[in-house]
Amino acid sequence: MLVRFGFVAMSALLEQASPSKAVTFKNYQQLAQQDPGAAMEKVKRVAKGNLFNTLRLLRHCQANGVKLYRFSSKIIPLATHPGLTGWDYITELNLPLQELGDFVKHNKIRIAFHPDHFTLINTPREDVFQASVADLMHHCSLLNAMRLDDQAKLITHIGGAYGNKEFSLNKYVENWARIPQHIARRITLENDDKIYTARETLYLCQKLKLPMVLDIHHFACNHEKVSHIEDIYPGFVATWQETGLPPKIHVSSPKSEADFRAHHDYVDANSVYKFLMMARDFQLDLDVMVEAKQKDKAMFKLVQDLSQLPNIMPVSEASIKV
DNA sequence: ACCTGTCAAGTCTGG
DNA sequence: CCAGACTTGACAGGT
Repeated sequence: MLVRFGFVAMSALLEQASPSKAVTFKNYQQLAQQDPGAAMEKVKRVAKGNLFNTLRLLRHCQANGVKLYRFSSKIIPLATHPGLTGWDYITELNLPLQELGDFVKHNKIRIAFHPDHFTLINTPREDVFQASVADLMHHCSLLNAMRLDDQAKLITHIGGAYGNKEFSLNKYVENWARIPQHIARRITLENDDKIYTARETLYLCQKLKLPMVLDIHHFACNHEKVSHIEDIYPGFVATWQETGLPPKIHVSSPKSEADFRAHHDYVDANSVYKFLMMARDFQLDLDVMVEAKQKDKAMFKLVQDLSQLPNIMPVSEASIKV
């Protein structure tokens, strides 16, 4: 089976290529006080820089055989901030957005966004829910402007427990019905490291017919005593069946025993290897997102480390056959 | 050039 | 019930 690897947002190898440069609202306000035009110009300049660097990062991916990439959610500074109403960044930035989309499509790169964890579909608060829908809408609008189809996904977590997980899982289902269709078609659910386990995430994915992203580090942090990843795996891969996409997992390693949930600079190849040997029985292609501090550098190292192990054949700098 | 505190957003925890 | 932690890259303001 073919296993492809990718990385998140920034590169540790490409210099001066941040796709997440920011303008803080505080700074925006300070500038706007003196010259409102200049404040807006700064936001636009930073947004254009982020889009330009994202294109550089995609070229870097293409040059190195990387077919999986996650856009930075901070690509447009202050995009959904209530203090900047009426900024039509989709129209304004249409050209660079289309350029990104063209590059992605031409090179068949699998793209995703991971909206921040302020985006909470199962919140009991209506204002938080509305802000979350606006944020999801924002991410969708960017993908639409790039003319990327529903295979470009938004990866989200289930949300908070709010003191009662069962109630809050039901709240998710209830609120799910209020998510606009064109957004819903892009959403995938990922198990988290503290609250919702892989088993609970799979339950919700099956119920709502959503693809599931399986994070194996989160699984190690947070799972039922009796739960094994090999029991989750068949159900997890089945959630991707109708999408035309390979199932996707996230990998990372604990920073330390004491700080187990935090991400290490690199990924321990043995833990990924163990998983791949289990997955091998299913003979299904797999996409692996590396979430490590050293970003693409950690991803290339992981592929190299795996290639030393039995039953692994390197295919490119960023993919292997198992 | 480098260091420290701060940043739009929500939720959970520990006191 | 409220302050602080959580997490992250990057800015702002200081030396």
